[in-house]
Amino acid sequence: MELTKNFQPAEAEVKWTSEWKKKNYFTSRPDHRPAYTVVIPPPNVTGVLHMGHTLNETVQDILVRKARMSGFNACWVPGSDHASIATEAKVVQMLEKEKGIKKADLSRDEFLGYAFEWKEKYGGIIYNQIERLGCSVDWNRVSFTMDDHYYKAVIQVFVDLYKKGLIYRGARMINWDPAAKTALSDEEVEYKDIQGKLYHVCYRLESADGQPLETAAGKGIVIATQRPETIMGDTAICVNPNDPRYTHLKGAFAYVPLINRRIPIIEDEYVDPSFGTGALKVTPAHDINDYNLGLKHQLDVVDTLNEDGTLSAAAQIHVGVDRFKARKLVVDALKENGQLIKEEEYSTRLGYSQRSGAVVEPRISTQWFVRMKELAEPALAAVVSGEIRIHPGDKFLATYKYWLENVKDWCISRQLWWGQQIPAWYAPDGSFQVAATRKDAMAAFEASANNSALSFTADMLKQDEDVLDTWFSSWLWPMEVFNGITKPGNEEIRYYYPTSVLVTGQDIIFFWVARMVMAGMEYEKQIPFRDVYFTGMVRDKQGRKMSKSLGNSPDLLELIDKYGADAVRFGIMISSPAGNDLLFDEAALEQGRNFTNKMWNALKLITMWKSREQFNPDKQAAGFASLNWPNAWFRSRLNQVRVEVDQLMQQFRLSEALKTIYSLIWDDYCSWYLEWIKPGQDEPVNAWNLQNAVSFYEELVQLLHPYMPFLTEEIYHLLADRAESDDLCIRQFIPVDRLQPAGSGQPDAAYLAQGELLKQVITGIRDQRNKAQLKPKDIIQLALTTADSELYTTIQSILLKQVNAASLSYVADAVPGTIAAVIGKDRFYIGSDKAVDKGMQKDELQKELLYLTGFVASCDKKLSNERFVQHAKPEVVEMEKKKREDAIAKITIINASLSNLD
RNA sequence: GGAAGCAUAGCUCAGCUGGUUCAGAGCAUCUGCCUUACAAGCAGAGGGUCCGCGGUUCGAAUCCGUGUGCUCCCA
Repeated sequence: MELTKNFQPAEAEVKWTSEWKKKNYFTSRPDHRPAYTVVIPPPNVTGVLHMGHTLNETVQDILVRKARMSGFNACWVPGSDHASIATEAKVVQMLEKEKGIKKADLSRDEFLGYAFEWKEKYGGIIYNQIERLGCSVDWNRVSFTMDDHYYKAVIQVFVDLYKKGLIYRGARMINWDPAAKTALSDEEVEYKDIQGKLYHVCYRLESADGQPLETAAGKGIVIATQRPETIMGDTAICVNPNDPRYTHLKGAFAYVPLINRRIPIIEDEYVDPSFGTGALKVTPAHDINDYNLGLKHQLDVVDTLNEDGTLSAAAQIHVGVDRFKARKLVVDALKENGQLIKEEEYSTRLGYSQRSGAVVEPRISTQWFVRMKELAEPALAAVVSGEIRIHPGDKFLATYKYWLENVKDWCISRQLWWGQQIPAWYAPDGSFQVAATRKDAMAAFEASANNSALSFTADMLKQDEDVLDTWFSSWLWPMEVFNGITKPGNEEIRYYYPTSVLVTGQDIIFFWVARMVMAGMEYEKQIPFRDVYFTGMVRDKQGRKMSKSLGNSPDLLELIDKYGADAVRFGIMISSPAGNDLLFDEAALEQGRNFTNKMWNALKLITMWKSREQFNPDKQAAGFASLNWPNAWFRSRLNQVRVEVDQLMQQFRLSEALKTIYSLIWDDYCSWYLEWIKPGQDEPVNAWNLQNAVSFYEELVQLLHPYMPFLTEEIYHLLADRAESDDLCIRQFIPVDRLQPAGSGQPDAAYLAQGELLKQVITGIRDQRNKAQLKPKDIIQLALTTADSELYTTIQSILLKQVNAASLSYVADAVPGTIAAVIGKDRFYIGSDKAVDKGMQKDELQKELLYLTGFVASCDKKLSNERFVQHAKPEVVEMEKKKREDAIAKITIINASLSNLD
């Protein structure tokens, strides 16, 4: 069979995706094996995978495939999140743009109809992307946070927590998103530093008995505010009682500009006299600090804003005008009547809605909350005790702890339609019951009515209009994907829970990770996952965040088309140290593609050898040890790397494990081993070597398979004819404690040391050849002075071939007219027909000599330092002596070579 | 304003309990090669005040303090 010039990723991807699917390799059912469970962090149902997802999914796939090949029953659950606000915003936008329909004109059911339609249409995109990337998820287990059973689970948990007193309803100051017209949790607000303005506004004063008052500053009292449009909501002016400028204002009143409403002057030490003018306007409806101050001093609350951010009737002026427009109008009016004293530049922080980007408005509103303190304690303990391990450790542990120790109640109601509707039912009189169904709610009303007849019937009950925060459903994810809430204790939840590892971005540590631990501890009495692996942010080459507006976020499918899925996976993993941000650079994908090509070519070479004449060496023959040496060496090297990679992967150092495998394949296997066993031009292929080369390659592609599944599966099948069920993705690793040693004559370590020597000698001689400007085709003669000629007997033939030497002779003294090379403790003399440039050689040797004498001097200095000899560990001192002796030996050799050159 | 993390080759990073696995890897660069698997390649090479300063120690990239610069979380 003729192999193509390069690896063709597209074909292999299509072929193996369908083959694996057909054979149900990724389908998992409980059985006798230990489970390795991973639940995917559900992406937004109508979203697309960005590079952050790509990194996450690749990491998960590597872990899952590795586990599947290591005796585990691997189960990776795919799914998506209904993403309440984000999806609803998109649907609203679509309806207005494409159909000219306003949400306000639709009934709840009509709107949900459109939303589900939208989900059906776009919900498949991410699944397709996950598949294209090669993720070995169990497609029979696709879960969605709005599935029927999932919906029920969320409602059930809400009712349960309410009954336990962990959910309550109340009026609180919350974060309001005027664009999405919904409440937000504290975590959904992002703060940005902006350049704003501070306006100094003068309020007219009046004493308790109605006389005009003045301050040192002039006619009235001057306050500084960033939000002049809220002055109509002022219900007091507050000064510090210890501020001498204002002591005479005790009991006095001020008039709100423009609307002339009289408000009291109050005193509180909360006010910082050094900030602004030392006087503060108090607007309890529109600032959290003012709200608290208002509670303390029992001030009125005047809410001057509507839910969409326009001014309300309570503002009296500019009613219906947007808050930012109103700000300008108010400023203009104040300027006109002289009450605006000055404006100054001021840098401050503003809260923005994570979803809509609108400036968040602090607002008092009746919402549902989860009491977090009680839930947080076990979640904190699980991590502090080490039951859950966070990777990388110290970096995120502190953040996690801090948040849980200072956790605030969680506002879970959202004024949206897309999501689980809050199961609270209101009677006409405004009283309510929390229950899963209308029927249950009615029963609850009846039970609480003390036998007296109710004045209303079940159909008169009105369900709460609001839905629950998306995260209130996601926090059940590791449980309810196995029906752990709706069918507690079922076979699957018992088998698959707790999951093995959670892989996610560090940005959702509060939103999701901590809350899943809380929910898991509450409902399964067990942690939801043993390890948490936090990936870093994916940024562009210049370190900027990937964003749509910058246009620096590449399209995943385009990248896969261009480089192949394996190369994309390689590229993103090779540059991805755990927990650190990753600077995404297409050059890394190119490196990945080059790697696939390299491996493809190794396959081609082996395939070619198969068709050549073969013979089997006599394993008893005298020369066999030498002939078999490369096989024994590579076996040792492979064993060594297997152990290393296993350790690295256990520590979640996936990037380093990949680097190690990459170098093993490219350098040790292709550049050294294959060259070492490569037959000469007209020589037949040695069947024993070929057999080894093939089985080594099988092991190599197996080792690499979790990272680059398509290429490796393809090569595995092209290396040999395989039985129907013999596929790489399920081939089991030989456990590292049961690896076969190289076994022919000497221990692995001896082969490895000999291999290092051989590499060093080859490289050293090639270097000298290069420096002497010998062409690759120029044949040389080698002479060698060594104390240990035995070491060279088995590797001699390889050495000759690798440096294009015709002969090797062992000599006691320098050979005149040759180039000398000192490698390790041995001296090589390179003879050739070409003239030797003595001058250059001399320079080289002299440079080396200079370095070595300096080195010996530093050793001497150390060794003559009594405190060193006394204090340092004996082995360190010994080492120092040995280093010195080695260097002196080398100096002797170099001196001999130098005199030889004269 | 508080907390945490980072600073090592041109770039991205490794470097565990201080000492030959201590100054490393990959990419990029330079030189020579179209050598029958591979130019998406082969063979070699060069490149660093381990951010500055101070301390502990026989010995510091590594430990401690401090300054500077960046990142990120919280208010």
